[in-house]
This record gives sequence, C-alpha cells and structure tokens, in this order.
Amino acid sequence: MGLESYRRSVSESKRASILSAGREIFMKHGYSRAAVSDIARDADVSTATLYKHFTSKEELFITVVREACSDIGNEFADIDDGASARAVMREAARRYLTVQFGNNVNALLRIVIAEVPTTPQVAIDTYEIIVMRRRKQLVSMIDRLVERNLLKPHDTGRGVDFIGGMIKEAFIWPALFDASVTLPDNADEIINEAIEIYFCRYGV
Amino acid sequence: MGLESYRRSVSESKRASILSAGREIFMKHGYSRAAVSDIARDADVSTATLYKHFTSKEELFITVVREACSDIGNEFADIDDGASARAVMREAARRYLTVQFGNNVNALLRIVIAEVPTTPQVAIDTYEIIVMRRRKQLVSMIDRLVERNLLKPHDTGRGVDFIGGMIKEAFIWPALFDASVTLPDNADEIINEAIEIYFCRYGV
Amino acid sequence: MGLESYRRSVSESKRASILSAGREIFMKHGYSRAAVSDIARDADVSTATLYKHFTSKEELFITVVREACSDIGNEFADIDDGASARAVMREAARRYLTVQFGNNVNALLRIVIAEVPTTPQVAIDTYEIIVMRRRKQLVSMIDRLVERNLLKPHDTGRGVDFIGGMIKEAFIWPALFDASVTLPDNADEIINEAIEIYFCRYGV
Amino acid sequence: MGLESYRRSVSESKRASILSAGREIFMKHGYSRAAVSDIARDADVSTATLYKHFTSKEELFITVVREACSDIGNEFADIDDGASARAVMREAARRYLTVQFGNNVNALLRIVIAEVPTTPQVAIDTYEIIVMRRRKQLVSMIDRLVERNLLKPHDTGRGVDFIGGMIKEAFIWPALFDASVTLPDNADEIINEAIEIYFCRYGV
DNA sequence: CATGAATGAGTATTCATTCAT
DNA sequence: AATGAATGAATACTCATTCAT
Repeated sequence: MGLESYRRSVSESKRASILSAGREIFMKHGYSRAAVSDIARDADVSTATLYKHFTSKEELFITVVREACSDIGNEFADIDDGASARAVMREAARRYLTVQFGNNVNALLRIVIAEVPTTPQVAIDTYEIIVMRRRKQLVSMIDRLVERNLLKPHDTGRGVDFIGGMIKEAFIWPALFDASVTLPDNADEIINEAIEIYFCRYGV
Repeated sequence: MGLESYRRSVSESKRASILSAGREIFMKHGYSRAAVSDIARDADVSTATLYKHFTSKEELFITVVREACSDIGNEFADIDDGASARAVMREAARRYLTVQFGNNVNALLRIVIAEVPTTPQVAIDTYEIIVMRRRKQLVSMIDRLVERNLLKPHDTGRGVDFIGGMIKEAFIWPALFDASVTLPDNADEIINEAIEIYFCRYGV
Repeated sequence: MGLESYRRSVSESKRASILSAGREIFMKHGYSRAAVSDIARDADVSTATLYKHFTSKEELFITVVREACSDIGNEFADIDDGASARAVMREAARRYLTVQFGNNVNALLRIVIAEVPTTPQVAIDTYEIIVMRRRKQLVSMIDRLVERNLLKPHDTGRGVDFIGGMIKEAFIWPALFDASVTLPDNADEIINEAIEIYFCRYGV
Repeated sequence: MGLESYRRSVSESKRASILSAGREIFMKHGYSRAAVSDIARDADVSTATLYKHFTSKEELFITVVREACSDIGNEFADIDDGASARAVMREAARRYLTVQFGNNVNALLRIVIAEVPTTPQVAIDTYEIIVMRRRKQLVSMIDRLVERNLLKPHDTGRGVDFIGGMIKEAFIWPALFDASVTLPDNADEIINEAIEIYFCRYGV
C-alpha cells in the first residue's frame, strides 16, 4: 500500500514535471518546432516515460493547454459585488489582464491558433475556456449589476462581448503579434474610457 | 526583345502560380507543416524553379502574406463620405468584414501569429498592415465625420480601436479559433448596436 | 547494470560498424561524393542512428581519419636498437611503408588533402599525426644511432626529412596520384640507396 | 571571312574567360563544391554557352588543369649550363619552387588528388606533367653535369627522384596540407644542404 | 516500471545539365 | 550562336514514436 502510493506520487511528480517542461518548450518554440525529446530531457525523464504518460505529442500539448487554462474564469470569483458598478467592472478588467499577461496566456493562444488547421478541436476547446467560460462569469456579474439597478436591463451577453472587445483590441491583440508587448502604462485610462462608453449606453 | 518579354511573361506566370499554390498550402497546413515540394507540385513547377523565384520557404511565405494583404487598407477608399455618419460607419464595418472573410485573411493571420516565436518581424510587419494601415484610413474617415459636426470632437484613434474591438470580438476572434466560422446572419444587427454604443458616447 | 553494459556493447558495435562502413565509403568516393545514407546502409543502421553517434558527416569523417591514424607513429616502437645503423634505418623504412600501404593511409590522405579548402583544420591535424608524430619517433631513433657513434652528430630532424623525402618521392607520391600503385619490387634497392646517400653525408 | 574570324575570336575569348573563372573557382572551393553556374557567372557567359565549350564540368576541370600545367617543365629551359654543378642545381631547385608556389600549383594538385577515386585518369595525366615531364628535363640537366665530369656517372633518373624528394618533403608536402604555407625564409639553406648530400654521394 | 537506443518517413535546399526561344 | 529559365535527382539532417532489456 505504502509502496503503491509512493509509486503513484513519483509518477505524479514526473507527470507534473513533464507538463511543466512541455509548457516551457511549447511556449518558447511553438508546437511544430518543439521537440518531444527536449521536453523529456528538461523534465528529467526518458522519452519512453513521457509516452507512458501521454500517448502523443498532441495529447501532451492539449494537456498543457488545459492545465494552463485551468485557473481561467475563476479570476472574477471574489470580486466585491457590493461595490459601485464602475468599480466592479474596472476590477474585472484588471484581473482579466493580470491573468492574461501574468500567466503568459497569450503565448499559449498563439500556439493554439497556429494548430487550428491540424488539430481544430484543441482551438475550439480552448476558445470555450478562454472566452466562453470567462464570458459566463462576466455575464452573471453584469446581470447582478442590472439586478441592483445600477445598469439598465439589456442583452448582457452581447454587452460583455462589446466591452471585452474594446479591452482586447487595446491590449491582447497587439500582444498576440509581438511577444515583447506588455501592459501599457495608460491601461487604466483606456479601461475607464471603455467603461464610460458602456455606461453611456447601458448605465441607468 | 520578343524573347526577353516572352521569358518574363512565362516567369511571371510561374511566379504567380507558385504564390497561389503557396497561399493555398500554407492556409491549409500552416507554415511548419506546409511542404515546399507540395507547393511546387501544385504550382506545376520543380522545387528548383521555386527556389529560383524565392530563396527560401520563409521568403515565399512572407511574399504570400504580403500579396494577400496588398488590398488591405484600400477597401475604405470610395465610401460615400457625404452620407450619414451611421451609414458611413456601417459601410466601413461591412467592407472590413468582407475583405477579412472574403480573402480568408484570418487563415493567414493564424499562421503569422504562429510564427511569432521564430520569425517575429513577419508578425510585426503583418500587424502593421492588417491593423495599423486600416486604422489610419478609418481614423481619417471618422475625423471627417467630426469635421462635418456629425460626431463630437474626441480621440478618434482610440475611438476606432474601441469600435474595431467590438466588431472583432464578435466576428474575427471566433474565426481565429475555428476555421469553419463564417459571418453570422445577424452581423448587421451587431454592427448596428456597436455603432449605437459609439454614438451614445461620441454622437452630437 | 547488465542492461547498461549490454546497451553499451551494442552501441559500441554499431559505432564500430559505422566507422568501418564510413572508412570504406569515404575511401571509395572521397568526402563530397560519399553519401551519409550509403554509409548508414552499409553499416546496417538508420541514418538517425548514425547521427546519434556522430553529429555530422564532417565529424564522422574526422573520426574515421583519427581511427585510421591511431596506429601511426607506433610502428617504430620495437625496432631492435642494438642492430647496425643501416639495419635500423632499413627496418624503419620498411615499417613505414608497410603501414602506409597496408592500412591504405594514402587513400585517406587524398581525401584529407581534398578538404583543405573547406575544413583546413582536419588536414593540419592529420599532417601532425601522419608526418610530425612519425618524425618525432624517427628523430629519436636516429639520435640513438648518433649516441652509439654510428652516425656523425648532425641536425637529425632535418636528416629525417631528407631521407623521408627520398622514400616518399619514390613510393608515396606516385601512390597519391594513382590508387592502383603498390609497393614496387625493387623497393629495397631504392631504400638501400637512399640510406647509402645518407651515410655518405652523415655516417662515421 | 572577317565575320567568321571575328566570331572565332569572340568565342576564343569566352573560352578563355571560362577557363580563367573555372581555375579561380576550382582553386577556391575544390571540384565538388565548385558550382558550374558560379563559373559561368564569373566568366560573364550563360551556362549554356559554357556547355557549348565544355561538354561537362569534368571536361572543364581537366582543361583547366591542363592549361595550368602547360608551362610546367619549361622553367628549366634557359638555365646557364656552363655554370658550376652546385649553381646549376640550386637554380633548378629555385625555379621549381617559384613555379610551384607562384602559380599556386599546389592548390591544383590538391583537387587533382581529391578526384583520384572518381576520375583517376586526370590525376595520372597530371602526375605525368607535374612530375615526369619535369623529371625528364632535370635528368638531362644532370646528365650534362655528368658529361662535364662535374658529377660521377650514376643513375641520374633515380638521382633526380632523390634530390626532388628532399626538396618536396621540405616545401611541397607541408603546403599540400595547409593552404597558408609559403616558402620559408631558410629555403636556400635547406636546398644547399640537399645539394651537398647529393654531392657527397655523386660528386667527383 | 523505466530506459535510451533505434528507426522510417520526412524536409529544405542544391546543382549539373538541357531546351525552347 | 547565345541565352537563362527549368528541372530531376540527390543529400544532409530531424523527429515523433517504438521496443528490447
């Protein structure tokens, strides 16, 4: 029993180090140019062991992406929903960007997008997590603002798309094309203006 | 002389067919998985001929991207700038999306983004064309609406980013992750609402 | 442990067969026309395995040359240094030629010389082994003859060059230009005359 | 007639410039790595024209070698044969080395040697010119010294081989393995000592 | 369970030679 | 006669995956 659990924990730790090495290598070189043998080396396991844990490079990649995305969507969980509407939305935007840039999600997005022609499902799944899961959280957040009569009743799903689009255009889109792009200094200013636009239309 | 011009025309036509085949293959398989030999075969030339025209796979790819982008930015040229502000903006949005989906620019964007880690300059250049060149056209378009007193004076550059972001979020972003995505039926509806939001804030 | 040593022995044997096949192919076709894939085939390994053992064609070639030269310089070790001066020198000349023709060193020299413009260091290194290492042995051999008062004191380094040159001119030089040249029947006669010349000048 | 001779002269000049370019490129890169198209470019002709003059790369190479060797053997023609034996031999050695190093014959020799496995006849022919033709001249030169009773009667052919070997060992052999080797400063000293050795044995 | 050696199926690129004009 | 575009065959090297121990 003890032996078995020891083995399992060793195995788990190997799996984790493979995933970590995989994440690093995939981010650095993209999918095609990432070499499985490099990942195995960096994870201090043999390629055979790697293949015991993941049946193919593709599966490894998918798992890396999933793990990397696992936190996404929870970043809005504990936002103070008693605050002013503007404060709630500002906080949401900040957390969104913090996760996106802090976890280097952009680098992963790039690779996922790159693999659309060859493994379309990965990209679709990732979109589901990266965009739709967050969207759901944000929609219910906005819905609560409507309930509190801080916003007019409106199509809040579409509303989230609109304000999300404004934020993405300013911060994510440039970062997608240039790995060296970081959050600009005037981020708050842009966020605030986007929120004002939103309130112009949907504020009470 | 006749010989020379004959040769040039043959050569031009080969070059064109290489570019066309390259475009197709790159779009279908992405950069890394596209085989130069496949491109040559589809273009009905030998690989050696291909290499006479383009010194490397990378150069071929860059040229494909450039040609595909050559029209971009001109799509707004002849918009009737005497029309109503809403009409002008609606027309611009439509043309933007028509070019984007009609020329399958999204597929190229995917590949360009994929190559950010290995050939960053290509992505940066492409961003310049795809985003900045259009942005400039759109900004001067909006500026004219301001001049005509149809919009309040405002930071029109940032304005273009905002409305562009709203449009992209709804149409381009999903298409980036899923090659089968097309323009939805309710496109006009979304476009109109985005424009209304814009007018709420910046309309007279 | 058993596994490891088994693996090592398999690996060693593959390495050896690659070197042997490489030597044969290089000798038959020269460096440029030797195909790595042919070497792999003859060695009964895949090209990938070959590249596990040697990182490039060049490295394989260098190793082939080194192995082929590994004996060189030792051929004079156990010459009876109590014999007459003429006998000692005759024996040295014979052994020199035996190694040179027996191991087909001439064929390797050809290839090394061929690669002077592209990989100069290989040739310089090989010269060091083929010429200088032997020279050192021979010089100390002659020095002992001087010590024994069988030869007058003289610049023995230059002396070795002179007698070596006479031998090479007669046997090696023609073999360098014609792969079918072998040791002629009257070799001894020529060797003896060269030695006589030497004694005329440097004998007591 | 005038037209025809004009054409012939143009053709001759093209041929000459191909040979000259070929010589340069072959010397710089060796045979295998020399590109026919580069030679054509440097000679300012099309590849097709090149192939009108020479049916193959090999034939071009052979011709280059032949032309480069055409002067060889004549360098001893006008040596003052009334001078002292030592002076005659010293002068011959000097001229030999001047031609060898001045015309960069060593570089050509390298390539010829390199091609022994693939085109053996070229090397054999070249050996005939480089070694045997000169040998004949030198033998008759030595014979005259014997006639003049400045040297004892002896096998002058073998004698030339011996003294030639001593010279080659000191100067040519190192240059063969290292393109940067030039004639050393103490060349005369070595030449003189070789000649002394010769006189020890064959002088009157 | 873990290994690392082995592989087969690719891939980009080059070059001597030919051929239509 | 001269051209230069075109080619087919070749070649060094890579990598995801498997398998004997």
